[in-house]
Amino acid sequence: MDSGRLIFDSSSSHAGRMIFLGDSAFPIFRDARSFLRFKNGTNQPRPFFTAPEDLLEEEYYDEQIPEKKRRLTTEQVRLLEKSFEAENKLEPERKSELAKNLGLQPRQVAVWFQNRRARWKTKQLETDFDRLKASFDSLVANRDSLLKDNDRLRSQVLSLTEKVREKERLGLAETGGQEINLDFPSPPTAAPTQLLHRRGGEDRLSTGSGESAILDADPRVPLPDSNGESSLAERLLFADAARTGCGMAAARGLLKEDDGGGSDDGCSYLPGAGIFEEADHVDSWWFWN
DNA sequence: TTTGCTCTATAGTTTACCTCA
DNA sequence: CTTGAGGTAAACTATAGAGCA
Repeated sequence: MDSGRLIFDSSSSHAGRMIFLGDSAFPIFRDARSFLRFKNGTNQPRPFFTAPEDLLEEEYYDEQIPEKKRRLTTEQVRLLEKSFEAENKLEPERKSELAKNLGLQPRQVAVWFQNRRARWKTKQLETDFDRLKASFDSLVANRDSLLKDNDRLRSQVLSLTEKVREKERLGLAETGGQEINLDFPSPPTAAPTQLLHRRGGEDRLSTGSGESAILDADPRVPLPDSNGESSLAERLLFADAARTGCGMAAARGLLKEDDGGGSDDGCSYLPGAGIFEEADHVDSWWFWN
């Protein structure tokens, strides 16, 4: 800032800093008051609020410095705060009234309210941010918990599927193809309806026990043949294929021995790679619906 | 309906002052 | 004691919208 012949820099102090213009050197002052202190050789900090006995000196400063910024007194601020609390917008009448009561210019009152609203808004934003962050953190924790639950249930499904296949192999060998009664445990925590996809209220494929979360899930899965020839494992695979929308052809192939090419939608139907190993797909459909 | 004026709002910036290391 | 950095309040600028003649 260049004020006439004087150079001010509010971020600086006069001591030790000079600006060189041609052959002349000029000190840089932080503000006008720094200059006056420098000029008078009294580089002492001045108290912010002036005592009455210092008034003459204060008037001297007022004369020397046309524009000055004065902090509002605590009483002025208290009354302004009180008024702001009642209403943060300022009608012309109230502005004049306040200015008169506080010994301020109406413009000062208006500016104070403008700045006060800005401060209030900043504070409000901070508060809102904290609240939203707490809410977000809570949701993340909840999501993590659900993911863990899903992982555990998924492992359980894999294990049960293996058991089904094993028992089926043994059972078919011993019973000559008759369906055997499997002992499915109840799902440990989450209700099946939360984890499985249902359409309509009616279960069209059921183990009869009503306890199988896996088989009671999807109405698109066809009922077994009347003679009960479709095995439990096949029905499991079919049910999953129907849910994922992936591998229906393969599942049908498994049941009906048709072409079974496994060419739809890039899904893998390799015998050794079960439907459950389509991890991403399964996660996004089976476990999240 | 359009235009110009006034007032007030917000957002962003500058200035002056204070505190503290 | 002095200095500089950083924080904050007061004041300013630019811009936009509402109300009114």
